[in-house]
Amino acid sequence: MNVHKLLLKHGIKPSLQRIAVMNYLLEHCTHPTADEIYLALSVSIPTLSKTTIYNTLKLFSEQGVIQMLTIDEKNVCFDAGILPHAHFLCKKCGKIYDMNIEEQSVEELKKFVNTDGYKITEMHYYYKGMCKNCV
Amino acid sequence: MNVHKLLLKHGIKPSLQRIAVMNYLLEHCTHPTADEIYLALSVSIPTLSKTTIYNTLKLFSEQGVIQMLTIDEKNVCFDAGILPHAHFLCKKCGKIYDMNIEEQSVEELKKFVNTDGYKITEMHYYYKGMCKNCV
DNA sequence: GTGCTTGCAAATCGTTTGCAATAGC
DNA sequence: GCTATTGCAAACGATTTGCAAGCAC
Repeated sequence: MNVHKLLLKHGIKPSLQRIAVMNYLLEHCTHPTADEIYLALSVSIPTLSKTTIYNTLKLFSEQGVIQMLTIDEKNVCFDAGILPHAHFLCKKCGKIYDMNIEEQSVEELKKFVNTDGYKITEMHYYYKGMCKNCV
Repeated sequence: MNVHKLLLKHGIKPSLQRIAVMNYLLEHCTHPTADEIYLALSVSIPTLSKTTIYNTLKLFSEQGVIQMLTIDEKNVCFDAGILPHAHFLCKKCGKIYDMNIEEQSVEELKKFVNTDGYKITEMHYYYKGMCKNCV
């Protein structure tokens, strides 16, 4: 599916800037921060403002097109991945890795927690420690 | 176990301020922010500085006595609970709830994720949505 | 032309830093 | 007295806000 249609499907008017941000997130699964996205895109869109990046990311996460990751206390970062997966933060190098979760396991995972009466819209699984390169 | 000994066990010199912070965390399982702890303790310790709160919380989490929760993008908050448990953030009222996880389930949970080569020191399970009062 | 989107500049606020005063062994 | 701890004031930096200009239908 192209980005244009993806945004429309979520009720988001696909402006030049919004398409660029969404494209960037889909092509760079590196959990970028608002600043990283801004720096990368301002090369091709010189008039781009950081405010627009913040507006856009806020809109996207409100509409559920992307997820806001708050694993790192320094910076909020963003993730356009649709499939559920866990994240691992290396305390030494600061890199965030994706870790696959078997799709059928997600339902299993829910069973471990008593969710009675709560309406759950997002699940986040975070691990912290040392990555392969830093051990 | 008293707080004095708990701190010593983790190699932390138990100063008046550190004991006060640890006591506060143990008695208030409300996931307070640095600011909330500061405001609460500065009543009885008028000379207390926010820097000391930050120093203390950083030291505690480095030594593994408390956990830093980054579930809320606005504020880092803290948790002295030792038993593993999941957290739930209500997007409407902003409250963070504890959710029990059966202790034996924690090992089970790990099986769902491929952790080869990673040295995991912390696990965080976060849910977001609407709480009972806000639905 | 109306309403949404953009983007600049300034403000905000949680957190960190530099450094001098203080306390504890 | 030496070392670690405390705490003030200033700096920092990510994010938000106010508002004016621009764009789209």
